Amino acid sequence: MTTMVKVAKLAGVSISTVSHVLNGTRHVNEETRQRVLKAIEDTSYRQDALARAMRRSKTDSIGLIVSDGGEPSFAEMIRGVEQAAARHGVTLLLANSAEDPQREARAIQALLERRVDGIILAQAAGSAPDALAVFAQQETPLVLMDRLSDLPFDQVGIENRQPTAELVAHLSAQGHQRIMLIAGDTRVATLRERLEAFDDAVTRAGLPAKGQVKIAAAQADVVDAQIEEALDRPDRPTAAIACSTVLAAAALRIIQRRRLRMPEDIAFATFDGFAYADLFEPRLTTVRHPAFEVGVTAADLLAQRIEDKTAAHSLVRIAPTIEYRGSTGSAAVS
Amino acid sequence: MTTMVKVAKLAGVSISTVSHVLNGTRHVNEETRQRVLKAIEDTSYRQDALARAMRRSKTDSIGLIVSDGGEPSFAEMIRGVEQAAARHGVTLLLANSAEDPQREARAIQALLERRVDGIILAQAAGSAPDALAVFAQQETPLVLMDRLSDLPFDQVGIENRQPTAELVAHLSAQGHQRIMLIAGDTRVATLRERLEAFDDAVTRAGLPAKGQVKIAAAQADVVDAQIEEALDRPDRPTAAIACSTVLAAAALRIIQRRRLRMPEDIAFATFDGFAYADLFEPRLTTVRHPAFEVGVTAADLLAQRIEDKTAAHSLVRIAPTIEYRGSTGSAAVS
DNA sequence: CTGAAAGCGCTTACAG
DNA sequence: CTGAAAGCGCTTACAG
Repeated sequence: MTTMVKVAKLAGVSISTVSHVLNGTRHVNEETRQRVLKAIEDTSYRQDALARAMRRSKTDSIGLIVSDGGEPSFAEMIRGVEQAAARHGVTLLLANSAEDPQREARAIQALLERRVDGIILAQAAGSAPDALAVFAQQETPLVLMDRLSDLPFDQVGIENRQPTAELVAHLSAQGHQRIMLIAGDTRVATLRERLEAFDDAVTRAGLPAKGQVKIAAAQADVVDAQIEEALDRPDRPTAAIACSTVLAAAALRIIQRRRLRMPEDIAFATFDGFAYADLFEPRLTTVRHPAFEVGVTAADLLAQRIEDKTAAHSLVRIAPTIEYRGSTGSAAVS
Repeated sequence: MTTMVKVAKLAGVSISTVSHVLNGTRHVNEETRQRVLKAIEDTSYRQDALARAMRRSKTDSIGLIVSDGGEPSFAEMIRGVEQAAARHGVTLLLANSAEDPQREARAIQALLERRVDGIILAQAAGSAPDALAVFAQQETPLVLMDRLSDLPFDQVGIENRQPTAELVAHLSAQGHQRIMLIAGDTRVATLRERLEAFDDAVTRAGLPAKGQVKIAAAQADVVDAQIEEALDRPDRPTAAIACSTVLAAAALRIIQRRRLRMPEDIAFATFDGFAYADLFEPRLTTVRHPAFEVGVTAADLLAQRIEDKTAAHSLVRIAPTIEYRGSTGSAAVS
């Protein structure tokens, strides 16, 4: 491994000069500069980011921990963070908790040991409330992304009340009286908010409280059983809203198995949606997660926070848009 | 930030002792050890991985660069690498090239500057042949994953000849005489191999060379146009094989638009397949990418190589399995 | 069983 | 316009 010493020797200068040429931190005689540049080239010298970071107490890197990098909306948030990170000139270290609080804790630990300048975190569903305690007594900034919390950190997530209300109003306007909301694991704030917004939305749409079905459970098989039970009732719901892609998949499997037609037998809408969604028949009415923008905002908030650690915390909510498709019997192309 | 000096002072020992307690590198009097441990606890000391790495010339971290982390098979490979990396006790730094050679080059640069102990790379499609030159004149080990090359590096990928042959034989046995192979961007070795295997497979299945359609093009719109042209011929193919998920999506869009029924009007099979594939109607015959295993193997090869830089290079090919479904008119449940 | 000290590869005042 | 030297936070022979 070539170091600055070798480069300096070859160019006949001190390592100070090499450093200053490398970083453009002070004027260097043009001829000398060229000599240094040539020596760097000839030795294929590559700066040691570790040594540099140690000296500067700044790594120019940030960490991103997501709960499932494979899900389309998280993949998209990652892209947003990547883009903004590149713009801010910092390297992104990516980690995956796979919804496992232990892996999340290990990832946080590893990133802090690597002295990243800040961390963006989409918490795992079952993450303990004090998992973030480490950030309270410590100066590394944290931005919460998508999975919000009550704790005093910068946060960016999605607006949940308005789209839930809009969806319910839309279904009600089509004549649906009984709607099933599939919220899944309501330890996740996003899902909990959608569940809470549902009650309000039902009232405001003038629908009876009775007959509405709310499904909230952490385990997939319990969710499945409750969906099946609801669809077997004589007064079964005629419309369903899935609060995530995974929940939508679960519901669609059951709907297919029972050979229910969409939207004739059951109208269907989902939050987030599928990759290659245009291949579905009928196409699904979807609350589009503004994932890229959420990612960009998370990285921007973090950059700001790294600049100024004393400013008040921000909470940013980004409004999703609803794409009405054939699965709710809308006029749009199916 | 607490350092070892503070811990040492508090425990009334030297920093040598703190270091040895931390790493278990030499015996320390039990009572002293407890005092050090308590001091670490009280100061919430956290080891500085940067300083440690610099001193040891080893970061206990590896880099992984994929060309598209959002695609299901890459997401799965990432999981495999993560699991094996954890087993080897190294931290994984993940990066995404998004099929962009420039971003790939920057990612390689950033990882090398961070002095990772090794890199696993799934090259971008358009990556220049000399993109890997940097690894030749340099000791950081490289393992090529999924996207193979002719260069002398450790590599792990998927077996392509056998599944292609098997698929063609299967379709031929069902009476199909004209098959369309959609290979897409054959700068990608995997796709090129499938294309090459197709000719052999056709011959061996006793099908006429004439009437077979091979589509190879880097741009999506060119691929689309060629698929459409082929399906418009009077002697159009009655079966199609898509060589990747993206290509399958393109073909399925066209098939849906023309209201061709699967498998009656056209039999269809794909490599890799979709997330939530069980929601497709009919379900698609799929060559299942052994992605998790490929990821695990890549990380294992890298760990070996880090141990021993002089051993001969390995080339591992993992055989996929084919899941026959309704889209090729098989007996299996549709 | 433990400590003092060199050194990993940089950046950055300080001095000229 | 340039160089000598301190120091970032560790690990690890060396010495006792």
